[in-house]
Amino acid sequence: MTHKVAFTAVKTVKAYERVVEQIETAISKRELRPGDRLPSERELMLTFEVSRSTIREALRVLESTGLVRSRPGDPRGPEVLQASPAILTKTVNRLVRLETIALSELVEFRIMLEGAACTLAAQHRTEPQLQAMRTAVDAMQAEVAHGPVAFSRADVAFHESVWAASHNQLMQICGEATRGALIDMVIGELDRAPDSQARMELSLAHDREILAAISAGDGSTAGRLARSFVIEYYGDIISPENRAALGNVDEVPA
Amino acid sequence: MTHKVAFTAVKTVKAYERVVEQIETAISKRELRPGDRLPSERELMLTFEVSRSTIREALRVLESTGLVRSRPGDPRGPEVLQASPAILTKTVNRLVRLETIALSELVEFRIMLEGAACTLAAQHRTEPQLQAMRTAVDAMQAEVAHGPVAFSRADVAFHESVWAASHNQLMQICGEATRGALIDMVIGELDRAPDSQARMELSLAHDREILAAISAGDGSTAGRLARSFVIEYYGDIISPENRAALGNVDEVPA
DNA sequence: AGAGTGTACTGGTCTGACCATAGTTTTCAC
DNA sequence: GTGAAAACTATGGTCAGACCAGTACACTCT
Repeated sequence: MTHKVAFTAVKTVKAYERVVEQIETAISKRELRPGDRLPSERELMLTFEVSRSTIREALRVLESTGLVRSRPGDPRGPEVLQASPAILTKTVNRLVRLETIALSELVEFRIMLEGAACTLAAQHRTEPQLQAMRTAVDAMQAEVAHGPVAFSRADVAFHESVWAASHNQLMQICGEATRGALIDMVIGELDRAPDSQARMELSLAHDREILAAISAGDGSTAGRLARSFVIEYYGDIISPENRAALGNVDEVPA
Repeated sequence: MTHKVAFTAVKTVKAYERVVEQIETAISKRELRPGDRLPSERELMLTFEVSRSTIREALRVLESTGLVRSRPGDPRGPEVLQASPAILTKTVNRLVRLETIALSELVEFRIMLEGAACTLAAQHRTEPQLQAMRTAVDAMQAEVAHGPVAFSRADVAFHESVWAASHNQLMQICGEATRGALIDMVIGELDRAPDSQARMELSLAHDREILAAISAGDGSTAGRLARSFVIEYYGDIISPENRAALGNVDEVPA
């Protein structure tokens, strides 16, 4: 009857992988909590019965995942870290940069993201966050006089406050990643703009409109405005037909 | 005048980190492309002038980020991999499990993504892609008889064809990552559903509606439908107020 | 009690070795 | 000549043992 025995495929699991796995599950089971200390490498090699190289390789991958941090000389051992979305940002960034992604795609994605973020912000925003957005806009107003660079910095700050108000970390991460990638790809375009004064005024007016919609809790309008403004900003990059289609998504009545 | 010299903070950079950095930038600069082989560990330790342990630790972090893969015994050396969203999925998963990211956030993000993907698909879809979507829906129809598991597989296939029609790789990457994470989180829920027959019929009807909107080029409707269906599907997870707000985004006339 | 010194142990790195394995080459039989 | 089998070679995985610079903590000495 041996033919009825259900054998299962075997894959050789490397030693350091099993060490990683055990520590990882210990962390996700809350047996190890942020701030806790792992035993020293020399202790770990005894408990896992492997060599120190193996332990170190395991710690390196745990470290690159952001789960632990080793500091030389610390007698308390490696520290278990608080999980943070920061590691996601790096990954998304690399993916964006690595994938052969057309600039138009990036812009398109950014448009959708920006719209969604504003929509969510209009629904989730709290009073202090509204206040933060208002002061951010006021700061932009003040920076108009100091040139495009300072203004752009204030602009970014405003948008960040909007992203924060969306109360969605995934959205924020993607927003951050796409913004970084976009800046990298269109670097230097800012100063090139001849009518910087007019552009600043326009941006300011746009952001005021968005803020009003968010403040009113009108997610639909906020999203639509954001989309059309991003389209305007990066208009040269995407084709005219897309420009029309993406911008008017919400204007077509259901 | 030494006090005017601008010194800059020094942080000790570990050797393996610099190895990682160099290989990483080589990959992101396309000097190393997917499928290429890295030199063997013993060669690397000569070119970087470090010990093999250091090289190995560097390779472990590169491997954990999905950039390379080492296979024992392969004389061609470690392989440079194609960047893949799989690593993103794993990271998102862990963050959700560690409650750094709320499940509701993930669902919310998914809703926005799905809607955006359908909107884009309605605008960018080509005729062959429409055909692929139609056959995918037909396949779903056929799988209804074979139970929820087979049906769900067909369902996923349909949605993948929609994502593909969006012609936006970033959207696809994020979609894949979130889908993977969501599936992992709600695994087993499928069979639990008592009225699986009715649910399948409903899903099928929903997908038919979406397909119709995409086919008609109506991005607004396609997006709205997709959002409301995802909300329906994962309805238990998000709070009632969000359910209403997110679903009706496009129904509020501008 | 506080400031400075010691010290024990940490992580980072190196050397050198062994094993099983996978790709390649060579051999050998037909 | 050709195909399969055996031998070879370099690879990654793992181990043991060593050295160094640095940190936290205890222990001085005032």
